Amino acid sequence: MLTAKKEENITEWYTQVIVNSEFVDYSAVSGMMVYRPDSYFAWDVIKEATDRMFKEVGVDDVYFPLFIPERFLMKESEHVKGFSPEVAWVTHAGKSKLSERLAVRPTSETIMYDSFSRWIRSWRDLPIKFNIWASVVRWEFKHPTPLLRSREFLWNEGHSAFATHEEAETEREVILNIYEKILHDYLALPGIRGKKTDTEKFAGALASYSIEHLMPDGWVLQGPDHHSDGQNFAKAFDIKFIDRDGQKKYVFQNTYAISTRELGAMVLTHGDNKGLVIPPKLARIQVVIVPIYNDVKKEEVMNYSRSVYELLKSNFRTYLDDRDEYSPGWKYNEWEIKGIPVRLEIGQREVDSKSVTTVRRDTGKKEGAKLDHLSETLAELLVDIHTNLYSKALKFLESHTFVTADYGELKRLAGTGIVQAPWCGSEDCEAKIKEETGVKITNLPLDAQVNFAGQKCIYCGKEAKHTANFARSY
RNA sequence: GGGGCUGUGGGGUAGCUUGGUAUCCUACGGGCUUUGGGAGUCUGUGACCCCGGUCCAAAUCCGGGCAGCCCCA
Repeated sequence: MLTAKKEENITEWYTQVIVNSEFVDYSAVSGMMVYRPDSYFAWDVIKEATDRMFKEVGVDDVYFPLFIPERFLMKESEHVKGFSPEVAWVTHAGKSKLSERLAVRPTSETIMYDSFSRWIRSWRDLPIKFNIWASVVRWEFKHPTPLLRSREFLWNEGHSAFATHEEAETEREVILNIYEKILHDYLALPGIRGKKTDTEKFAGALASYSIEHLMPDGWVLQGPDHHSDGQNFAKAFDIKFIDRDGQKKYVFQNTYAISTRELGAMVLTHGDNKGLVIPPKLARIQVVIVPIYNDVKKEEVMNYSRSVYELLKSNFRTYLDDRDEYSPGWKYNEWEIKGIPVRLEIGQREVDSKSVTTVRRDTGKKEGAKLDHLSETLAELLVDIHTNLYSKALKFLESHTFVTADYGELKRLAGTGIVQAPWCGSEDCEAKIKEETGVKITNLPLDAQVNFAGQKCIYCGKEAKHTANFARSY
């Protein structure tokens, strides 16, 4: 049972919905959470689909150690600065102290690049396109929230090395396209692609690009990202190759990631006051059958329900809820809080008419469906649910994206959505705006509604170089 | 980073001011009964966040710790 309303108190609603639906749970370790079957299944689908697309573009999976020697982490100064406050350290093995502290990886650049420096010798070794599926630990001191800000989370870490800057730059589009496809096709989430500002970019990168999600409370959540690391790490880890011209050169590197945070975005975006709404492709159970019977008619209804289950089970992830101890109404509520996309109600009426009653989770709409082409009906229904979830989310994003060049207007709109405004590019203006309004630049959108370049910065009035997206950020 | 609030069976709570047998709902086990939107009934299991202090006596008062939540930056 949910007591909080999504539109009234979204943080309380979020906690209730993820825990009461048995999607995830808190654990005994502060800030660290448990993925229960439904959430892990959803992540697994995302992971498999992403991995397949990575492989299509020539990315190979590898695995590197969980622990990173302290001296590696210290090699790239910006990187150290960015991560050191949040690093968890292993200092002992049993009772004996280790000769060197080992970091629990907050990200794997340093341990991977130490290997890269030995593996890369000539231009023939390039490009290298590796990926690791792993968990990382960042000891957040800000309020941890399951899925959205956990001290351990699961992600992919793509790491590539190229001979030239130009070649490295072409990867960004490829990877962000893959991420966008995953968001669209699996999570039913729209996003805004853009470049991060220097203050917001990845520690050690030259440039970061991200896909940002707008949540129903008007705050923005950062999604997948791609970083151009240039030669910063190559220089710190001495990753050189002999080029065609015989010269020794440093490689150009990129990194990119999508994480379990997306599941948090999915919950916040699609969920309602009845519970989770899981997009069909991510649902561990896509179709649940609830038989409705009384003592006299039980066998007939159950037999019919079983035959429907047999009919569907090879095409859909189907579950027959034959628990005798719960009433149908109780079951409806249970499957609704868990966000199962489609429920089939089967009672005497359905048996008599050789049909089922379908109930879709996203709209609650009930319809009759004949048995002869039930699989086709359900396949269409699942696609329709997915499409509906995406278009609702897109509509929200579009109706909460504002354009203004007026600072008073920005202040007034702060926290209600995304505000596109002209920005001169100075960190000072960026910081002042954040201080005065609470919104920061989530990214510089690649397809802004209005191109403000050449106009006046919304804060200082000097010439604007960019159109920036301002929003409250998770 | 700053301020505030709260920790009681699995979940939600009453009790705390004024120290003395811990309340109710829900969930869970068993029985009967019921089944088209969270049924009913009988019965059972199960809790005072941790450490220390005050006291004849601490869920209650005091100190510290840990955890969760809210607001501000």
